[in-house]
Amino acid sequence: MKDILAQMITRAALKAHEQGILPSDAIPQPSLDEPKQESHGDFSTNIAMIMAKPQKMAPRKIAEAIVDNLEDPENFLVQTEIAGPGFINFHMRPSLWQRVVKNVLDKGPEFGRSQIGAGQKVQVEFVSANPTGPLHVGHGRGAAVGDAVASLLAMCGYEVEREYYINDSGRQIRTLGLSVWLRYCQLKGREIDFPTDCYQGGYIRDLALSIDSEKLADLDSMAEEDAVLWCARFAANDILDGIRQDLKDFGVIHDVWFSEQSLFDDSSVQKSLEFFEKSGDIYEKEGAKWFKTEARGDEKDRVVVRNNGLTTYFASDIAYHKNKFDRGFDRVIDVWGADHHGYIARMKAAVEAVGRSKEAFEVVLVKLVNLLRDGEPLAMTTRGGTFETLSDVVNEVGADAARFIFLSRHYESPLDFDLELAKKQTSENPVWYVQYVHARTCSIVVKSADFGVPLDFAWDPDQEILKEIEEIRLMKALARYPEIVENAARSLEPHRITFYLRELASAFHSFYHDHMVLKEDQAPVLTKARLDLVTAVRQVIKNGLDLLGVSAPESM
RNA sequence: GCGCCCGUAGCUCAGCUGGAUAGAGCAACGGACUUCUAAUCCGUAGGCCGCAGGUUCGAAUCCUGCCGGGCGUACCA
Repeated sequence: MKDILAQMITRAALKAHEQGILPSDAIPQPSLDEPKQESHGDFSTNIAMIMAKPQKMAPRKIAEAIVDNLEDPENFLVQTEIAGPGFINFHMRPSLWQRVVKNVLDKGPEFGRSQIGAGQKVQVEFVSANPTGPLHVGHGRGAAVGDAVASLLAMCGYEVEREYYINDSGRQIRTLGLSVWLRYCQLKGREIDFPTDCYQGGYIRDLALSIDSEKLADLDSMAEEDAVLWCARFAANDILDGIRQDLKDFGVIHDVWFSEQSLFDDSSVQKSLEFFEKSGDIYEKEGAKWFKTEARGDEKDRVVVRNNGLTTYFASDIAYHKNKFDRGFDRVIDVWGADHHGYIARMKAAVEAVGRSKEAFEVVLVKLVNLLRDGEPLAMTTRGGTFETLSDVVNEVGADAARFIFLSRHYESPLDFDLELAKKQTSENPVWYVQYVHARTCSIVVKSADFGVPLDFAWDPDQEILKEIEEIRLMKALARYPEIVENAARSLEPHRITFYLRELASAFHSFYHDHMVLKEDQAPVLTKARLDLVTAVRQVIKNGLDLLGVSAPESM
């Protein structure tokens, strides 16, 4: 509808120019807003104000020229007015909104799909927690955000792949093995001071215990170093299995699990180091090898090979991101915890060195989650081993509530997650509010099957049938959905869907409260039109919740 | 010190990349069930958009400088 209006405005402006009213032929693309105030019409444009300078005319004069030349053969407009400093407000024929109902029903799950991605390949890498311990709530937020961002992009015509990067190489894995090994030795009765730089969580002891009780390996007869390595592999696999299970329970599925170790095994890291040494991006200083990131916008150059010969994390990350682009992705999006934000500049520099633009690589930084219970903060230190795991939270409040709450804020603002509130089945808990709409609409649709009056006929959307203000507001909300999805995808901000769903839900509840759908003593055509409206609402709520990875229950 | 993020109603946050009288949820107060689910709805109240300048027809939004908070700043992972 906006497109049609924009065309009408452009045509009117050109006509005014031909008549000599507007001196310049520079007509910008009109942008149409939906005014906050309903009295300002359904749409408004600021084009007259924008044109004031190039046209050297007063905005209101320009607006007049445009309005006078508007052609509206199909009677889309019931009223057009010039307001304020030069806004043009358009009041649409109310029945026009009815078209959206048909449109939603025709498209079904596809309503909201667009092609702005034009088939570009994009990879979203998220969670990627080290397999040294179970996922905690912060990872959960990252999982919800990454998954929703991926879904949004897929809905907008991108070819999307979800990936998990497994940090299964290097020192922290060895530390993991050592931690398990030492706990194992303790279980065997040896007196050992457990080092503070080892993993303290209770799951380490559980792992050691299971090795012993299930006789998984004869560690006692191994050389200590072999035993540690064995423990490392065993523990990492076991923990990774747990992570996979946690994600599955949370409804998140990655297409690819990419191993860091594999980059060493196939010498990708080595090759990329050699490549950049040749290209001059890597140089030696003080016995270490440095990557020239400062010249590409970082604060300073970064070490990739330490003077002890070991590569840094950054070295494998360079190889990894080179690998991503080699796989043909046009865009690469990493979802990181906010504590890694110091890493962005060097990574962008590396991507540029690989020969891609910095814009092809984006980082979504997810801020931390403060876990609360009845308003009181819960301590989440790994050291004490008392942190709340994702699975604890999911078991307590359910995956739906957790995901919805994780997506209820911009990901860059810290999130307070109150476990008690998430469990409440009241209006304080937004996920219920939205899901309830779906349940209510389903209930109406089910009941309509037994309704006394036959409803299997079509109604003419050009006749004004749905004219109550609550109906119009509801239809306008439906019509907004595709653009919301598009903007959310463009800005990688799934919380916009969450906010939208609350608005749509609110519009529905108001409608529901004031108007019966299945009512005996009302014109069947109105009943049918309302039933279609309700069915369309159900569809859009479902589509939106799908994007967020939240279920849409048929009854509650 | 330097870099990034943030400062909007009592609380938690939106604000569509510059628009009209700044919004929503919760909390508070007052109403609404003979109705397809009251897990709902309607109304009231609540504001120097951190402060001060600048850019322009127009600023919560863009720029600069302060004030206040969070995070980062390893030859760690």
